[in-house]
Amino acid sequence: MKTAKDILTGLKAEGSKMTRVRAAAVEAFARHPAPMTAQDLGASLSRAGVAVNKTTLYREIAFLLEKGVVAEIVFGDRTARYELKDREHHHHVVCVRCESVVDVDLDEDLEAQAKIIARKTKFTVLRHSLEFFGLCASCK
Amino acid sequence: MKTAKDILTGLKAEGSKMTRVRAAAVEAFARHPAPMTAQDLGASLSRAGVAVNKTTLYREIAFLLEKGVVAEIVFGDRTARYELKDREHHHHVVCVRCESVVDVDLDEDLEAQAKIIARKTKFTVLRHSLEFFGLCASCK
DNA sequence: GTCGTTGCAAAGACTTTGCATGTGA
DNA sequence: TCACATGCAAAGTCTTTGCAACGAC
Repeated sequence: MKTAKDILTGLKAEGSKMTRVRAAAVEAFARHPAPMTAQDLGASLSRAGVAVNKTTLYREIAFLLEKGVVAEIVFGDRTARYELKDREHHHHVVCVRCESVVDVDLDEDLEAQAKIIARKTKFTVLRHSLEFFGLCASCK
Repeated sequence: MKTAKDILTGLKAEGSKMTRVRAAAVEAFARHPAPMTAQDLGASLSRAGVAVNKTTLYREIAFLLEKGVVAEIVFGDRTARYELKDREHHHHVVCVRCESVVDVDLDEDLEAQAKIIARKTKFTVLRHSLEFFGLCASCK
């Protein structure tokens, strides 16, 4: 797991400017274990005492996406969520009640599935998206 | 595969009114193999010579969703898509270029995964969403 | 000083709501 | 008839764009 500092150092090394919003956004992502919506990020920044205009927020997210710092994921609610991309590819288990998110790994199996699908459908499978929805231990 | 007529008969039996838009919408879904966005449905109705206001379109989709006639699915583009719900639960392989969609089944395996996940995370897994994205045979 | 960043206002896309009118059974 | 369906206008939400001011380096 990269720290916020690592990521910021990397960005700086690449020639990106280091700003108030950028630093705070990366720190918020590093601090937060679950994927965040743009709103979540805004709230997180507010709590951290960093006031950010909505436009800037969206632009910063776009920047971090483009730089590969964060990845976008979409659950069934059609809201974009973002999380640090430093981890291995993984999947999510989402509580439909409290929205808590737990990460799970099951890549070996899915890669096998992807191959089978590629053969059956003649598609070149580039990526997949898999999320499980249910109730977490404390919500049942 | 239920026909449009079957579905309409079922709705009527339930006491739902049969209208111009309703019949045309169900027929459009039955005719169209891939999941459709609200826009797609509107275009399909237009082509069929049925002019429908946008509001009505959204309301009809909501109605069919509530009646369980169609299911909503969300791909990575965060647009809601709808398809007839008469089939077994299945997954999609989506061409990232031409947007063609092919259905695939791999439930046995995923049910097993869901059980493993339930054990590991203590979640009660209610449903899952899995889509593969890639290039179809003619787009590569 | 330069170029990217920020904020504000405005525009845009998609979806929903209120209300008056039309229509199926 | 009567409840539901429809259309239009308006509002709501989320996101993007244009433009001028600001800030990092």
